[in-house]
Amino acid sequence: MPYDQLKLENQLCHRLYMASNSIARAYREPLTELNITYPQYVVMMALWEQDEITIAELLAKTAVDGGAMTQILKKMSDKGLLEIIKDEQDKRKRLVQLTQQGQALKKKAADIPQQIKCNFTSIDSGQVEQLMQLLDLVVDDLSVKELSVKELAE
Amino acid sequence: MPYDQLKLENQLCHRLYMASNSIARAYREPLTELNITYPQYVVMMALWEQDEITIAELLAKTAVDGGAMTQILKKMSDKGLLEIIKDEQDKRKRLVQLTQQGQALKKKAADIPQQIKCNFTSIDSGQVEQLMQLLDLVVDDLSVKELSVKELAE
DNA sequence: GTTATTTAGTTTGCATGCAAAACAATATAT
DNA sequence: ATATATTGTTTTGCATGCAAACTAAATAAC
Repeated sequence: MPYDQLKLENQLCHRLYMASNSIARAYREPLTELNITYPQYVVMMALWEQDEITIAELLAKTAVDGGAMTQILKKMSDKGLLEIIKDEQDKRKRLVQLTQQGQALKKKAADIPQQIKCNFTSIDSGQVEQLMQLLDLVVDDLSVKELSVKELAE
Repeated sequence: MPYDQLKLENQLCHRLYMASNSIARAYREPLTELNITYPQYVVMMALWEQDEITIAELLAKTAVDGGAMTQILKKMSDKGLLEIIKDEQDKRKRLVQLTQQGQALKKKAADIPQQIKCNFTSIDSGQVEQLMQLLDLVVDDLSVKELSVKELAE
């Protein structure tokens, strides 16, 4: 079986692809009620944890793409959920700040993760925990790799 | 801590989001040498396993979005990797068939999964296996949910 | 103290992912 | 037999993800 590693069935990557899409799809419906998308929700969660941070910090915390972040913040600003203010100390930087409306949304959003988890009838919370730990290892391994590739390019 | 479930750190979904993006990014570089993208690679892998299947079967096997599949197949057909032929029995259906070139690409592609796995220094193959099993459970739970939502809508 | 380099963000062009609408062809119902 | 429903695929419009090019501002070099 020289090509077994090419079977989709044997591929971690394809599993992640399907799982990530499935979950994002599951979030879609509850989030439409808040009038935001999943990446926008990720940005909101980051800001609910810590408000008034720079865009760079938001990028690091959310792992949302930088190019996309600009548009996302603009849309959310248009919706009145947040404001983008200039950093007077360092004029390159911008600070993102929740509006009252943005802060208020937290209450409505609080129940959504639990709603999603209700669909997990085949795995218990211990397994979810385990899954998250394994995923962290994968992400760490790959981010180290990306760094070393970049370093090699220098 | 009434809002702990809103912290990104505690969210399986955000882990999946990051892990899936990380892995797709890792595949990007080796795949550019084959001149295909990750979803295109998924389609190729499906066809290397079983050639001359309908688009619907390809959709089921790959979990690629239907709307995207049309464009993906068109591009791959333009590259000469496959052909889309009509099913004479049922004219609604279309069959996807690899060209010689598409079949030949299998050799070059065979090593890529192993290349990616080389980056996983923090997890062993047993943990990869475990991860895949847990992800399968998540996907199954969510697909059942999507079906029942559809059924409710009737 | 100019110039080179780095840092923070934005813009651009391309490739999906997704829901919903549109279409064509087949299967069903009456 | 014909209207209706269903199936297989495509199209459309919007929202990212990503690499690469680009701008502005701060730092480092010299």
